[in-house]
Amino acid sequence: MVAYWLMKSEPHVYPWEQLVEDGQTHWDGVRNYQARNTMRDDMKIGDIVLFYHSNCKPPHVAGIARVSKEGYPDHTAQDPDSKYFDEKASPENPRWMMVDIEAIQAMNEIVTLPEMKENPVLEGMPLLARGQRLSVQPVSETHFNEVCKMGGIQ
DNA sequence: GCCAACGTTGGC
DNA sequence: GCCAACGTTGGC
Repeated sequence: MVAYWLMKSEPHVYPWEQLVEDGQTHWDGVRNYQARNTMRDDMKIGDIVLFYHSNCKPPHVAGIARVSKEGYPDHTAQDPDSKYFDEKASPENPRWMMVDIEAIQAMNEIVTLPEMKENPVLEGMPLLARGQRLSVQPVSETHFNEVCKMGGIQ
């Protein structure tokens, strides 16, 4: 059973293009418990990820990726030089977790937030809920397929 | 355990 | 740059 997820990244921090160039990356820096729990408990190898660019104009889904490594400690929490350093993290209690993802395919056309809001098929999608801020969140198969369709792939 | 103050997210 | 929504912190 493949599950679908959406992960947010600000393009000036880590853009989709960088993931394509890197092929694969570790998703460090998540410092929200709900998002951490999702990565630690729920995301499995082979699960599919919508890669979403937030904090840009317009916000949009840029491509799809795949989980290539399941939850493990986010080492940046234990690195005093990292901006994601957390003094409460330790080898015994890493506190923050991450997964690895690999790029699969870019959208033929980016799927923008305004477009998604207008699409009735996407009604109920967590991303579109008022005030939601989760950087890692679930996506239903129906919603995933519709976003791909809007992006001109699959 | 409550809740006010504060910090962050992220669309607009 | 603004600000609404939400999460976290910490005093009590």
